[in-house]
Amino acid sequence: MKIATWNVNSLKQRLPRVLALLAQHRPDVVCLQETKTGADAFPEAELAEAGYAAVHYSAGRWAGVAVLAPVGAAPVEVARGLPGEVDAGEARWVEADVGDLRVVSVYVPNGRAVGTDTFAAKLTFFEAMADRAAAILDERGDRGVVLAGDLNVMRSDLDVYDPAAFAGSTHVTPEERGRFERVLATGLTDAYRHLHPDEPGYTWWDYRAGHFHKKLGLRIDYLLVSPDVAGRLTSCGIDREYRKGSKPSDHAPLLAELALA
DNA sequence: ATGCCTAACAGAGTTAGA
Repeated sequence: MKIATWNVNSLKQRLPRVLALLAQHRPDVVCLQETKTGADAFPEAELAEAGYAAVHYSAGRWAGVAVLAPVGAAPVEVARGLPGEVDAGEARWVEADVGDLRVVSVYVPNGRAVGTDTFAAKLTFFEAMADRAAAILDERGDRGVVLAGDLNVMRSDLDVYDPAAFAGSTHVTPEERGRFERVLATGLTDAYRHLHPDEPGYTWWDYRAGHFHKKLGLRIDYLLVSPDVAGRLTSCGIDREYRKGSKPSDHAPLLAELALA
């Protein structure tokens, strides 16, 4: 089975590219972030025409997360909002069941600048995420869990095109990285890094100054998987084609394939 | 060429992204 996660930076603007992804990869699960759509404007009909059903948490112009799956195995909403986050109304967390899999689509706050209130809220979000991940894994036992999305943190300097330039800025601080490691320590595996220990695996490139073609990227999007799912991973990679061409997102989709359980 | 930022809201310029 195939699982994808993609920060689309507006589902409205990205709908043609999303439909292309669905047609090309026919994923069994898709986690979307930054849909930036109001609940009433979510393109359910267009997705249904492509054979996909959605569970989404939409809050208007910012953030917004969704889980898509084929209509024959439609996602079932479990929860929206992350217990303990500073503002659960921002639409950064949604949980759904897809078949035997528990799926979370998450968009961690950017944090803007170290020392700000939004940075503190980002740290709180990571702490709440670790608590919730631990609870889900405990509840689920051997049944699979996938926590996917834009985590807005570079796990190590391998994930940064110019670590020296990022020294002291958000996304690389010990506070953020330490909290991310605590999320992983609940029992989740960083799927891309697990299969590709030495490749950067960038998922985001600044729109400005031709960063994409200069290969100046960051790895901020992740597929985190429970132990049973980690054991079934057969591939994990970034489809860079979706960062090219007409009206791309600034993120490329991250995809993984699993052997059947 | 993979290419020099994009999107929402508004109706210009601000806010946000990372």
